[in-house]
Amino acid sequence: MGKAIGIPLEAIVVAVRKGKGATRRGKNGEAVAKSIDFGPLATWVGFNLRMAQEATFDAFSHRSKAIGESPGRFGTLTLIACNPGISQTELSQANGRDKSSLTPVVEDLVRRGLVERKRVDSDRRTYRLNLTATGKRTLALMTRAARRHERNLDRIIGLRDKKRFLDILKRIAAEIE
Amino acid sequence: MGKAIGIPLEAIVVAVRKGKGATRRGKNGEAVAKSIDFGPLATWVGFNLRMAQEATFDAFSHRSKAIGESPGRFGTLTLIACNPGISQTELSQANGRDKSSLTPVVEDLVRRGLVERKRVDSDRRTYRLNLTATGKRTLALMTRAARRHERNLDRIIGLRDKKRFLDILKRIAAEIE
DNA sequence: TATTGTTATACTCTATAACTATA
DNA sequence: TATAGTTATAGAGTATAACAATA
Repeated sequence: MGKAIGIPLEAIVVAVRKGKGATRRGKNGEAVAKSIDFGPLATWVGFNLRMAQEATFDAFSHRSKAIGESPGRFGTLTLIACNPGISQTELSQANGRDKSSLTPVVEDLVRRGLVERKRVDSDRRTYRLNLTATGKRTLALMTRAARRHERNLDRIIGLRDKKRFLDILKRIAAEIE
Repeated sequence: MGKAIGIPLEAIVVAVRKGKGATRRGKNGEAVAKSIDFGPLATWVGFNLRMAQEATFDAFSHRSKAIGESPGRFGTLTLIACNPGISQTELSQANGRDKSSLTPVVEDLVRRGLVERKRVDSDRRTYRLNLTATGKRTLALMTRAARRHERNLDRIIGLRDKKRFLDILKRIAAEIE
C-alpha cells in the first residue's frame, strides 16, 4: 500500500475535539449544536486508532513547525543519524517509499546544509549520507521536542498501562492483515 | 492542522513488516539483511501509534479496494447514512475538512449513483444528501468488511485488554496537545 | 452582510516509467 | 543486464480565495 494519504474519516473526532461540530441557529439566533451521529464508527478500534494517531501527529507536527521542520524530516534525519553512510536507496527502503520519492527530500536537506552526500569510490553510482553539524543540532532540537511529546503521552496513558499499550500497538503493526 | 498527509516516518515498521528491508549481497551472492537501526523511534508511543495505524489502515484499504471503494468513501457514506438529509457544509464540518474539499467527493458519489442531492425549499442555497438504494447496498458491503476487520483486531488485542485499550485511544484523541 | 456550494489554483507526499551513469 | 539516483509526470486529498446565488 504505502499510499498514506489523508482520509476524511480521521477528522471526525478531531473536529469534535476542537469543538468544530456543525452548528445551527436556534429561534433566537443562539448557537445550537447540531449533533452528528457517528454511528458504528465511534465504537470501532480502527477508527479510534486513527483518531488517536491523527491527534498525536497534529500535536507533534505543531512542535516540529516551531523548530522549522516537518515530522517527516525528523524521521529521515533520525535514520541517517542512526545509520551513518546509508545510501539513498537503503534509506528509501527502510522508509517503505520508492527511491524517487526521496530525491527531493534529500535535495532539500543538502541544500539547507543538514545532510552531506559523498560519492562512494568503490561504486560511483552510490552516495553515502551523513548529518552535518547543523543537521545534528537540528535533530537534537527535534529529539527534545519528541521527548516532551512523549512525556505528554505518558501522562495520558499512565505508567501502569504503558507497557501493555505499547505491546498491543506493536502486535497490531506486526500481525494485522 | 488537518493536513493529514503521509509522512515517511510511518513506513519504517511497515517496511519491516513486509520484509522490504534493505538487503545486501554476501560473498556468494546470497541475500544478507542490512539491519537498519531505528534508534529511539522504536521505543516511542507516537511512533508505534503511527505504525499500528498505518498497518491497520492499509489492511482496511485493501478490503475496501476489493469492493471498489476507498476508506474515505466509507466514512462519507456512513455519515450520510447516520444523518439523513445532512448538508454538504455540515458534512464537511463533521469531517473537519473545508467545504470545498467535499465538492468533488459528493460529485463523484452522485455521479456513481450512491448519493442523491435535493434542493431545500426553505433555503435554496442548501442541498440535502441521502443514500440511494445503491449507496445503501455499497455501505452494507463496506460495513461487513469493516466488521471482519474489527474481528481481526479483536483477536490481536485480546478481549481482556480491549476496553482499556480503547479507553486509552479515546483519551489520547481527546487530551493530547 | 452572511452563508451555501463551486471554481480556480496550489501544495504535500506519493508512485510509475523512462532515463543516465555506472557496474 | 542490473543497479543508483534523477527526471518527468500524474494522482489523491487537502487548503485558500474569490465568486454566484440566495438569505
